[in-house]
Amino acid sequence: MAIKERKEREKQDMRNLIIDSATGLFLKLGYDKTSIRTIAEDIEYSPATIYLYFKDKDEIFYVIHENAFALLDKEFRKHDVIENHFERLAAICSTYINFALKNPDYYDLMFIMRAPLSQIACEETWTAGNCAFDYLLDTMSGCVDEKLIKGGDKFLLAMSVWSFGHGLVSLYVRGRFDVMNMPEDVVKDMLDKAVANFLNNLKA
Amino acid sequence: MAIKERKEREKQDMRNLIIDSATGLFLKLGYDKTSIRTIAEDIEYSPATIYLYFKDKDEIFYVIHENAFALLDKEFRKHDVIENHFERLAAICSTYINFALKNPDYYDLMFIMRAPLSQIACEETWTAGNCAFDYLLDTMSGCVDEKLIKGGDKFLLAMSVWSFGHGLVSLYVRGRFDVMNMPEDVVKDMLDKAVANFLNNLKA
DNA sequence: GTTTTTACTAAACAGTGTTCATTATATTTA
DNA sequence: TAAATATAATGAACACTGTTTAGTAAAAAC
Repeated sequence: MAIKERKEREKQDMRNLIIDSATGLFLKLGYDKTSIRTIAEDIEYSPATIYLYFKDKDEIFYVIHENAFALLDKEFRKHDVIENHFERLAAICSTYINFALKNPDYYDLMFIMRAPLSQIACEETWTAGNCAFDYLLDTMSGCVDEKLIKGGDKFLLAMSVWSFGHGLVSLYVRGRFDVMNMPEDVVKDMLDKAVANFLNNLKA
Repeated sequence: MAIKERKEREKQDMRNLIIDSATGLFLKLGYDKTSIRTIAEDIEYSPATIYLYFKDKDEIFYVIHENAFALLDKEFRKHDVIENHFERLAAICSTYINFALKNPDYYDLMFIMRAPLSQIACEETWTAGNCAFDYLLDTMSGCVDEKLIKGGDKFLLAMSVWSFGHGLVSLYVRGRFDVMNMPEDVVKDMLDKAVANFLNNLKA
């Protein structure tokens, strides 16, 4: 009976090996250049072997996508110590922006790319993403309850904050600002200023 | 000498033929399934011929991307008749959101995809995009001058409005809302409500 | 020790963007 | 008008991609 367990363990090890390799290649070379064949060569297995552990490329990137969300969520929860909910909201925003700027490839996978979506559709619930969003939602709930903020629909408010942050960084990450006549550092400065203004306008 | 002009005309006709075909296929089948070979088959030419008129696939989609911006810009300028700048700003936002929902593929190409960016980098200025953004900037300028709005940095304000709108529709278009426990129609409703709230909070 | 199951892979399929030598056509020159 | 030149178009290939399948080698079960 112990053999079955060992086999299960080996199967998981192989999955981890693939994910680790894929993650490394993805962060180094980007999504497009991280092909099944590149991963296979990296782990010194045949490309076909990968399909014994993952149903397709999307599933691999779904796992990476989940790990990235866990990372973001972890950074979010560090703000548990901030008791004032509005201040915590501001901290969450700041963390979100910085996460995107520091990990543009992860951010892409989490919020922009279509790749992991097909897999998300297969799962009953989008655990990873909901977890991080729930933290924003809880914080927003605190803001609303304590009347620190204008408006009473915490869902709408959370969606708005998320959208604003996402709009800023996704336009930035996908180069829609540098294509205009705005210098790099000015734009980066504006990200913070924009968020500060946005939150200030939200204040009750 | 007239032959040279006719040749030039024929060259332009061929370019238009390719762009028209590519645009139709793109709107019908999406970006990925619009391959050079698909376009070639559609216009009844060999795939290699396309490379006599466009340097690569990106250049084709850059032209489509430019046309899409001209379309959005045209819709924007319809609001010239609205004299109150804040009301015009609201109209621009509404038009932006509706454009994205009606033309998700165009929107993708304009604000999310990387495909046309390599070409944008080649051009001196991003004419198409700047034109539409300038209209927002001018309207915002009016709002600031007439003190209809909080804050004085029109550039920061325009960037904020754009980012907020983009955040909402890009999360929507790329399926980041329907992946959560939010029903489709509720989300669509929230888009309008969110913009309304956002603009309201901006009011002086 | 034989049979069965599992793990793996070479090779192929169908597709992609792109390049290049070659052919067919049109224009210019003698 | 006939030969020479310039232009336009293409078939075939290159180097990739994700994915499937038939076949082989090793491990486990009997």
